[in-house]
Amino acid sequence: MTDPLAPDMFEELCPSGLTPFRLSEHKWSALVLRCLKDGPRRFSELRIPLHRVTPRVLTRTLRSLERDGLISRSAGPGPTRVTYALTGLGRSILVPLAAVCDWTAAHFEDLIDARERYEGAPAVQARSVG
Amino acid sequence: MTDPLAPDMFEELCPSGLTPFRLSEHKWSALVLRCLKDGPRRFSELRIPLHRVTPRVLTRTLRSLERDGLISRSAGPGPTRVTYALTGLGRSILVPLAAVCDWTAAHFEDLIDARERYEGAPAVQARSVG
DNA sequence: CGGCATCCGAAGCGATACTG
DNA sequence: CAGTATCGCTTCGGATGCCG
Repeated sequence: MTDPLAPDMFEELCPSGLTPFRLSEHKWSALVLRCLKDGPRRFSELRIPLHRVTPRVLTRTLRSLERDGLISRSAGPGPTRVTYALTGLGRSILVPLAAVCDWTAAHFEDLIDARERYEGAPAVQARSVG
Repeated sequence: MTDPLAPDMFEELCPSGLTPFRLSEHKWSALVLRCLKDGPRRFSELRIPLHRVTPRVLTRTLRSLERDGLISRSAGPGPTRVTYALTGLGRSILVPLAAVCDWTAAHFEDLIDARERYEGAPAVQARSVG
């Protein structure tokens, strides 16, 4: 029907052994990045839009983003002066991220409809048309 | 420093209670979608670029994509005639997906460098600059 | 305020083995 | 060929509690 799959199909998405593409391992990473688009934010401030996510989860998400160079952590004097901000790299990912978000918004109804249709569909074993 | 975070920041990425944005729950979803861009593929054919992923994992990935209306499953007569193909919805997501893939390719070195720098950096407790 | 320690349950990945 | 069944392992997410 079509040409065989190219052997480099894997490298295309997972260059040099990077984890296969998922945008992120962490549930909240994309949202955190978007929350930082207007400037630095504090730890407790970031918890709000994340539905009061527990500190443990937010900490691990932030460490992961920091490890990949997408955000930076700044701790000033005093206990209330820790802020997180986008790096240049982190800012650059907002563009493709927005493309995916726009897609989700545009096709949201389609996704919901597909799920509802799938729930009411016959099971896998009975789906053969042969 | 900046305006308070908008309360609808969550809805922006996770409309109506959808799982917080991760592009997919499944590790291989994005790669499967791209493997189907040139036409329908068979089950065993899809396993190749996924590093010989086990059938169980591939099955769940395909069911998930089918549930969301991104791919369709066709079973013809005979045991070797099951194919998977992109739906119109699935084809439409290739565009924003490509944007993210291009970003990864363009900033791959930055990501690797950041991780290496992070590994050699002092631990969290010692990173205060105050 | 900005975390960390501990515990728990759920989910995903992967290997092995088996089936129509 | 295209899956399913079972298992073990790891990771994530969330709750609770404590600390400087």
